[in-house]
Amino acid sequence: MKAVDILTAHQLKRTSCREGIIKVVMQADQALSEQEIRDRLEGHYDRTTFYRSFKTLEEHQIIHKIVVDNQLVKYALDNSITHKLQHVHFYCNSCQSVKCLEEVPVQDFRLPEGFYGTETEVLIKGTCADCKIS
Amino acid sequence: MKAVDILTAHQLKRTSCREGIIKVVMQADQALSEQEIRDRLEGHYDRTTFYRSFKTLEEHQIIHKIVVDNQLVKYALDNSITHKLQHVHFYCNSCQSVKCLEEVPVQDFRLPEGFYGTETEVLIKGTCADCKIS
DNA sequence: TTTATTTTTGCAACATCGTTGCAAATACAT
DNA sequence: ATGTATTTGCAACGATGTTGCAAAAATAAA
Repeated sequence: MKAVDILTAHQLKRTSCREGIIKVVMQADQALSEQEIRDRLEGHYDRTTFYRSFKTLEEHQIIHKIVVDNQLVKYALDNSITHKLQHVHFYCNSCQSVKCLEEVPVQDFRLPEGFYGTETEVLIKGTCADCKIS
Repeated sequence: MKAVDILTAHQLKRTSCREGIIKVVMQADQALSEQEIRDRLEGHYDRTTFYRSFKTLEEHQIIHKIVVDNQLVKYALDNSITHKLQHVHFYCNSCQSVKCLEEVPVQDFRLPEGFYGTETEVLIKGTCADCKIS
């Protein structure tokens, strides 16, 4: 699926900033920070435009945000685009990368009486395969 | 266990700010925001002092921080104090409360080859028992 | 293709969260 | 009581994200 098609499917105007962000995020094999996305883009965009684009893309569930320790913010393509299930996020303490572990499903937690969960976020921290000492 | 004892056990100086924060967090049945903690405290403290106190108490694993959507920050007593296992955090979309579900253990996720996890954070969003329509 | 309408962009200003340097105040060991 | 190390409060700063508004761009209509 092409970036433009995703935009039109969501009835969003085709702007180079939005299109660029989607392209970059689609190509990445891991979640990217605002700066990393900016570096991979062609043109230059104002910070405001960036944030607004992210917000719009998030609202339309085209990308999703992953936050580590309330500080590091990364973005990745959303499940609804990749057709994957709810998954686990992995943060590597060594290389600071964030990866979506699509193959690791999130269990159904049995909650106490009266609690009803609709969404579950799982972030595992440790050492990723690339940083493993072999 | 008293707040003062916790401080001395960690070889931390007994300051009214630290002692107050611990007392407040111990009494709470749910995680509290910076503002909520401030409101429950006797004296007034500078924002800087607050952040430094939180940081110190976190570093010594006396309290832990829970972050929802990279925006809402709440604090709760740490497991090492309550002698409880790693647990699930629950955010209520209705009353915006954050509760530590001590009775819900975090499963061991089976990670892909090469990944080693050391810490797992689970945040479930939904409706809490207090907001349940009964 | 040109025109009209709606949405998006860039800029400036602002709000919030959290940190740092430093002098004054406090804790606590002697 | 006194001295030393730590902590506090203040001011300034940095990073992240938002808002209002005029100019620019995208799309629909003529």
